[in-house]
Amino acid sequence: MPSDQRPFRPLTPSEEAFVRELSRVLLVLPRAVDADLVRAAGLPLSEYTPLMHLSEAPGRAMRMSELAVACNITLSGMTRVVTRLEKHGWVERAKSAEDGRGWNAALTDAGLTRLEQAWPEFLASVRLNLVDHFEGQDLDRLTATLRHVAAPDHQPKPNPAPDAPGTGREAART
Amino acid sequence: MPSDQRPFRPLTPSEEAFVRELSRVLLVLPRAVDADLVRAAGLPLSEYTPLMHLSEAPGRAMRMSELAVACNITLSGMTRVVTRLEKHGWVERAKSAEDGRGWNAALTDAGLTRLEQAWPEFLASVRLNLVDHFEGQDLDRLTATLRHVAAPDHQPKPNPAPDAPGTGREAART
DNA sequence: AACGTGTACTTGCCTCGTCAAGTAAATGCT
DNA sequence: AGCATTTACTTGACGAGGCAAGTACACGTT
Repeated sequence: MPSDQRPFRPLTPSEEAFVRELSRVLLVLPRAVDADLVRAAGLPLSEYTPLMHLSEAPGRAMRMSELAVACNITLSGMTRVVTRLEKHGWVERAKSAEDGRGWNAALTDAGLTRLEQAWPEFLASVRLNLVDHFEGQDLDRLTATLRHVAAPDHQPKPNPAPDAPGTGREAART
Repeated sequence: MPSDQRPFRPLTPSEEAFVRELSRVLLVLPRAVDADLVRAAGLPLSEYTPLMHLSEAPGRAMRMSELAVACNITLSGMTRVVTRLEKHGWVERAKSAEDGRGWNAALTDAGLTRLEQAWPEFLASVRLNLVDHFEGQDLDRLTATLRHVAAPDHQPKPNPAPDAPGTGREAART
């Protein structure tokens, strides 16, 4: 599988600058918003997000797997987050009625209150750190573009390490 | 400190969609690129990035703290990454000549070779997952905007949790 | 020269989230 | 019906990286 066969265009300077700047945002923005949220509302972003999705769901409840997809983390990750939320009393687990394997995570009143407390702080942080800088730009177009970024069907090659010697991460898994 | 005092504008639908889509990209894009890089070149993104910066530095060497800033992680995080890289033989540590407290991380020949192997794969992944979707858009303008996002001086409020009960993360630190 | 203060890095501890394996329930095949 | 396969979720083991505390050196003051 000759990997030189594909069209090989190095990044232009503009593209390169864009990639580097976005990399920074990728790392720094979540930390900034999380820090704001923790400081001002005592709620980390990793917990705010599922509460938010639950509050919007019909019956304020969602299946674990739906919630995981909505929050873009794995199901196993969501198990742990919900365990935390349950411990706080903000969420309750209930066996799904129509599928005995499934569980619903349901937002409690306490959870909703907590979310409503945190919401203005979240909003302020997102405005300050992100949204307000895009004043006057075509957000809809940008959003449409972002929808294609790292889209779920862009990794159609399950071949394991063609030319790489076993020096990488997988070697540590012996 | 009345937090209701600041201008309270909820997000418009466009803004909201943008925030959600970007949140997804924030989580998914690094995982996608990392997975590509690991699969195709056996090198995680967290190691590729410092190698890249080192290769561009004069003398192929940088101070630990410079490197940490360049990679947007903490100095302590960089200590661990460089330890890994040193174990692979791709980087060497050398005491700084002009400052006895400082250390230089220097890219070895093996490290450079590894980086050059991985570079086309990185490039391909970044194109496929990100850059090529922005065809025809004003990348320079976007980059300029991104530079303001989560900028280092947007957190001018070191007041600890005004109205939040100690239910949050900090309470676990007793 | 001696000492306090600041800086560069490392280390211990912790949290988060992933993967792989395990469990339990649903579904399909015969 | 009985059994293999798939699906939904949980759990164990682990890696990554953050914060706070520790160490070692530099620097300014006296």
